Amino acid sequence: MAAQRPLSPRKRPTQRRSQATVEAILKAGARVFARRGYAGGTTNHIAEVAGVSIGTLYEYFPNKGAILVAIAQSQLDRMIAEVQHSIAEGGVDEPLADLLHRFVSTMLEVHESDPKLHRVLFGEAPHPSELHACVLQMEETLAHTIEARLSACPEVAALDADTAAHLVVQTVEALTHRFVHHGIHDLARDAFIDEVVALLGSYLTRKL
Amino acid sequence: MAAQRPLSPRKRPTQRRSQATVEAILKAGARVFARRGYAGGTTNHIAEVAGVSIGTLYEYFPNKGAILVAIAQSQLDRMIAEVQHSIAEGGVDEPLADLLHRFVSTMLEVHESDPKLHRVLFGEAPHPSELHACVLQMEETLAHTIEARLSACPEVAALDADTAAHLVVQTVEALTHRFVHHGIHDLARDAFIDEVVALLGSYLTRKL
Amino acid sequence: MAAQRPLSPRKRPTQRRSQATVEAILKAGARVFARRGYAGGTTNHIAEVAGVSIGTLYEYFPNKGAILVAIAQSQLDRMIAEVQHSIAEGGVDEPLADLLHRFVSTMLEVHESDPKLHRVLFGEAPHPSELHACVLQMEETLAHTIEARLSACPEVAALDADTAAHLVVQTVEALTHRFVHHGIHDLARDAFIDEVVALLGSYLTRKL
Amino acid sequence: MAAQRPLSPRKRPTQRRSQATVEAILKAGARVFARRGYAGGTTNHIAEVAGVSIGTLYEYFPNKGAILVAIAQSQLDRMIAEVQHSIAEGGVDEPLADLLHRFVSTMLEVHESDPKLHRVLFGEAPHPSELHACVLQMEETLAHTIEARLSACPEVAALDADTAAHLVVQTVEALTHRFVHHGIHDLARDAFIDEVVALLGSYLTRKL
DNA sequence: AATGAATGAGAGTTCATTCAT
DNA sequence: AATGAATGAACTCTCATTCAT
Repeated sequence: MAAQRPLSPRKRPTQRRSQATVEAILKAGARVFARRGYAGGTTNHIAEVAGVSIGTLYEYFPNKGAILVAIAQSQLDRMIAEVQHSIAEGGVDEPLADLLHRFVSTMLEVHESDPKLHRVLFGEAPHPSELHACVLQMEETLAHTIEARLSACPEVAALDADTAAHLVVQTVEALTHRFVHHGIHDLARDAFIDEVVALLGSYLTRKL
Repeated sequence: MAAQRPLSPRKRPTQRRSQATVEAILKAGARVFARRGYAGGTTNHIAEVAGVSIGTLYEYFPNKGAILVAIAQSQLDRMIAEVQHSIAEGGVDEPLADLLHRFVSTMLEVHESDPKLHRVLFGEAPHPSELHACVLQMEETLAHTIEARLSACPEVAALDADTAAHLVVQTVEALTHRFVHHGIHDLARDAFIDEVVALLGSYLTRKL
Repeated sequence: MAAQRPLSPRKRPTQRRSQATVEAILKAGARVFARRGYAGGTTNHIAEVAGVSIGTLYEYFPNKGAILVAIAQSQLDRMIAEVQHSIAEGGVDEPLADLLHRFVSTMLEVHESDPKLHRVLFGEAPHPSELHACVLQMEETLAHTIEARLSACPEVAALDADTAAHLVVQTVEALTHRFVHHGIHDLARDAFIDEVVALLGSYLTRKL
Repeated sequence: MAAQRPLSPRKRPTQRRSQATVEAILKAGARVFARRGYAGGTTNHIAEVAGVSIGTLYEYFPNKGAILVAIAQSQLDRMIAEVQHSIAEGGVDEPLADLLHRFVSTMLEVHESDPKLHRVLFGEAPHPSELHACVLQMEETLAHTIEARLSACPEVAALDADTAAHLVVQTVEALTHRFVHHGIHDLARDAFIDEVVALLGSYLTRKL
């Protein structure tokens, strides 16, 4: 195990060339980790794929974990952005089912965009604890977004909107992850979405 | 990365002594993996904790992965047994909520019994594909059990009982796992169970 | 910089084969360090010279520093033994000059036995702090030995025998080291010994 | 190990700015080497502390060793200057003990001025051979100075003044170095000086 | 005169696995 | 049935140095 070091990038790449280098490394890292897993993906391999010397890689990232964290962070940012964008799309008086459908679909799309990488980033362990914190924070952000939207929905009758929102996010996160990686029963993609929408819809609109 | 090899134990430990040796190794493996993760747990360390030489360990297990699989298998077997036992407990005319409550509680207990080990076995990757298959099969078994019980429940109105059962199992699996490892919102244990029961209950009894 | 680890050997080599292996490693280490210095001598090189795989080397020594310390320890032990033996040789009523002569000669011989190695062990830095402690302790031991002998010498008139003994040891240590490594003036070996004997003799027998 | 290259500075810094740059590098080098040793002090770190880019550093020094040598040279020059100044202070008919006392004190002061740096410069190895030569030459210079002064001293009765002077210098060098770095016995500073003075005084004034 | 991004050989170390005993 | 000494490929990471700008 390497000594604990800050996992934030070492240098701020100020020059144009450095910018490109950093991006090449991250892109290469994503590919290498996706293909071979975190433990199996070596820094030398990443450097090679990035077309950069190993020394250069370590110029910008203090260690292997920092590369992973940087990749994960950008994935999470993208995830949040897409979900927020997707949720904002519908009108205010849109039926709950449509809203949920869009939410689940978007989450599914995000997971599908690079399943292997996703599995490594969020399914593997052990990981730098930074990564874990990022994920938790993402879920928190998503829960807030969802809660705000649900509270504007007349159909929804939750005693504790906060808790409900968190449960919804966790459930969607977990089920889409599983669906993408090993399927659920023999459910087709659309059927899966419908089923999850039914699960969440009946929960959120249940008689108390 | 080791070459692919059969992951089943090498010898059938027919004799008493061998039995004990194998068990010692599995127990040691569980402890070591729980404490240090899969990658961090070395076979030499396992052998040492088991009070056995490294040579003996390889006499019974062809490689590191096989130890993990064996440990996982026994955990999964226990899981299935406990759930089946727990589900069988209630009477036939028992309310759905009570049944679900018992199911969720049992799953939670199983996850709580050794969270660290559980995380390594079912949260970490990469793992021998055998392990993955075992987990899928366990979920299948659980789904069957649940389905059988639900079909006897008058409240339940599912179009596709099979799919519903799978979704229920997946959801409970995923949510209890998450709850044990990093909590969900700030939900207390009991509140968590109630919430999951509500989620599943409203889904299973929804008006179609 | 490697993380701090115990520098004592890892395994007690109980079997005959291991004994030989450890000795081969120490011998190879002595040669390699002597030839290339501590920093320049690599563990891989030592293993190669020892005719042993790098893994085997690390089976017995937790890191490079431990090899150095082990080599140094044995050198120091030899040093102490030779000096004690040499000092014990003379009769009780032996003239001081003869005693000193033997002491200086012996120290010189020890330093001459493998000057390059000696320089690395006791002239280089930075070194594991263990090594420093060993050297200090050796000097302490030598000082005690010398003091005991000097106190039996009627010619010696020291106010503080303890201090005098330490100064004598330090001086001989330092001057022989320097003489061996870059000579002092153009002094021939014998002349050097005589001069040091004169230095110490006049000091120990001075009128107070 | 770097290829052997000339260790003298690359450019003559004729301009003011260059002067300042060189001095900044030397000062930074002194600090960095003192703090982290020679091997542990990196050229990048030195450049950073000097507030200069690594490229600029290599504009003035062909390699790491050259920086060390330059630092050492200036220390040695200072050493010689201080000793010469100190020796010249006393009157011609001053007692030998006073002269020696001043000499030892001055050497001690010089060693004490920056012990860490001193240890790195003159205690560590391996070093560029240039450095070794510088040290030898310094000792030669010091020996000449001492010899000249001693030959004017009626108390001194050395057969070979040259040799005696060298031995004196070597002894003082070695003992003050040791005293500063790990003490000698439990001798206080003053007591140490007195003892060394006694050692040298009795040697220089001994009956032949 | 100065920069700093890039280099890459090579360092120390680990650990799953083998096989002679 | 059991041992444990030995293996060595492969890992992460460092740092003196270069050279295009």
